[in-house]
Amino acid sequence: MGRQPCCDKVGLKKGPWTSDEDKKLINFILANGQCCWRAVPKLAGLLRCGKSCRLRWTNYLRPDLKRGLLSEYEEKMVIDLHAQLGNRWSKIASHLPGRTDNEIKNHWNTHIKKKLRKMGIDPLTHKPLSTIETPPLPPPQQEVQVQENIQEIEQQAVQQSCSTSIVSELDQNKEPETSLQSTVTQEEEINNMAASAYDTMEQTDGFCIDEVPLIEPHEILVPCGLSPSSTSIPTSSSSSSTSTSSSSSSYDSNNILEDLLLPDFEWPINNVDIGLWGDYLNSWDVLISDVVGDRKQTTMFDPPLNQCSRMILDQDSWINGLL
DNA sequence: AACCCTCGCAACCGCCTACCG
DNA sequence: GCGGTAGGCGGTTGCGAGGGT
Repeated sequence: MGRQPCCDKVGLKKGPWTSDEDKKLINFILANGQCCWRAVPKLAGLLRCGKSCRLRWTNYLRPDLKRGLLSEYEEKMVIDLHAQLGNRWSKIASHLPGRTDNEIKNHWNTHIKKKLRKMGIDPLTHKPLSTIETPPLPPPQQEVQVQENIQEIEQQAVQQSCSTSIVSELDQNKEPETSLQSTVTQEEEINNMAASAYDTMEQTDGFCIDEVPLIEPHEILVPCGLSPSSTSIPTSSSSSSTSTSSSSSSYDSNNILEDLLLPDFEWPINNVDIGLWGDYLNSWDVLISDVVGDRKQTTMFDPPLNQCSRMILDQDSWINGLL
């Protein structure tokens, strides 16, 4: 019988996304939340398959993404987590706020693998490379070399002020023989360790103090309708039932697209001290203005300020990438 | 300046799993 | 319990940028 393709591929666009497509997708997600990816392209007016939309959103457009190279500490985290979890990139990514599984996977394949090999460590097993694969070194010397390399990485990680707990705990927890073993309990331990590590980070001046927190879709503060009560994105479970004004289910497709233009908002610039948000807000203004085109409208996000601070937009990826 | 090669990253593909009727 | 569907995940590919010759 075979599996049906995820979508009707006839007439669907493939390849790199254009900024116009990005805008459409962003507007749709911000207005409606993440729900039913299969329906997203149709409702958002995109000639893409739902899968492609989901990937584009999660890997590139999500506002909580960090861009740029992984820091040394993040690299060390990836190496340690990979030793524990293997190629389970999404699990690894879940411990690195603002990083996607795709990004980590790419970084692993292009950077870390090479780095480890160079240091005489097998990236697959995290053990010293066998003598067959490595240039001939006298056995004791080789061992010393690998140990030094490992110590070097760990030292680098330790230098990151907030990294010590997770690194040492992960190392202690490492299975001596097979690093790819991962039971549920082990994963739970890793989760706990990572959680405690990030707790620590928030309290220190270390690497993560100004990092972007992972936010859930419902935490993204979005003007999704005219009603003052609907200031946050509905979750996938609630998006079709709760809102009376912005629920996609209550519109035909033509109206939906009109309503995606995020009507009648005003930035709360005069009301609150937005601090560094000024730049972001200006960028948003550009973004939204561009979308509404000749309809001169402004857009209002009306969250409490403390909520505002949770939604940190990486301007480089989120704005510059689009415009 | 032109060509070639390498590298990095975004995107695609296909499989797996969870969920629902 | 079974089949179908959607979402998620990991592996792979293709293309553009940058560097070298």
